[in-house]
Amino acid sequence: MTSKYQDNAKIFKAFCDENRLMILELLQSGEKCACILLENLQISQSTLSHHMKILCDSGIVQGRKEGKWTHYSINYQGRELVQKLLQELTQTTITSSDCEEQCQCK
Amino acid sequence: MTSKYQDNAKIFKAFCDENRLMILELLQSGEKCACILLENLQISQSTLSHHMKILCDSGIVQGRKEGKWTHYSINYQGRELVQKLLQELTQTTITSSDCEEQCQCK
DNA sequence: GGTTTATATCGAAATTTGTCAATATGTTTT
DNA sequence: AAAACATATTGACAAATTTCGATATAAACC
Repeated sequence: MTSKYQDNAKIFKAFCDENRLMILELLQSGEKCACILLENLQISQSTLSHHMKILCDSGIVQGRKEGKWTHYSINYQGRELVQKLLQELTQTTITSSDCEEQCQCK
Repeated sequence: MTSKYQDNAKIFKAFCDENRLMILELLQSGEKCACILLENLQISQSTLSHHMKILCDSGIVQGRKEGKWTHYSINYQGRELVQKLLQELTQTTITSSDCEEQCQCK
């Protein structure tokens, strides 16, 4: 059993690690296989695999298996979903005229 | 010394905890003081204070001191900045015609 | 079939994060 | 000035995350 809060928090964890942000930056120039990513990062192969799992699980990145290689790329649908989610999380539902009566303290 | 990756990761950490997402949801209906937030969450006062610090440090939330109260609200400028950052992190710089020559593996 | 190559999974250590109780700080009230 | 109240900070502990080496899986090559 997970709450929507836990589910959403999990999605944003994709962006909470500096190595994962470096990976995203590398993927900006197009699809890359894990071996190329590994060459450009100072982490072990098992650590990279761990980060790729988190990025894929969040929907931001997709993996494409081709023989023994896995090619990773930014998932446009995932990108749209996270952008929408971020907007929802930070939106305000009150109108400007309600703003004056905001203090709820006694 | 912090890298841009660390700085950006830190911003997104604001969204990586379920209690912070609940706090954001509460702030969607307008500015709230800490005591009101505390009433609506199952956490201690010191834990709330900790989360508010993270939310404010990330720029997503702003605090307004008024006497002994602190009123928190979603920061529109911070919201815009994070949305922009998210777009940058997940954008692709290649053109569609480049897509065919993507595999760098031997 | 055995070896090499690419990636995933496991288990353990190190680091970071979330949590609370206790205490500190600063403001209002009496 | 003392008491009450709102919030922040500190220190300690628990839980989650990152990391690595070792091992597993699975495809390609000889």
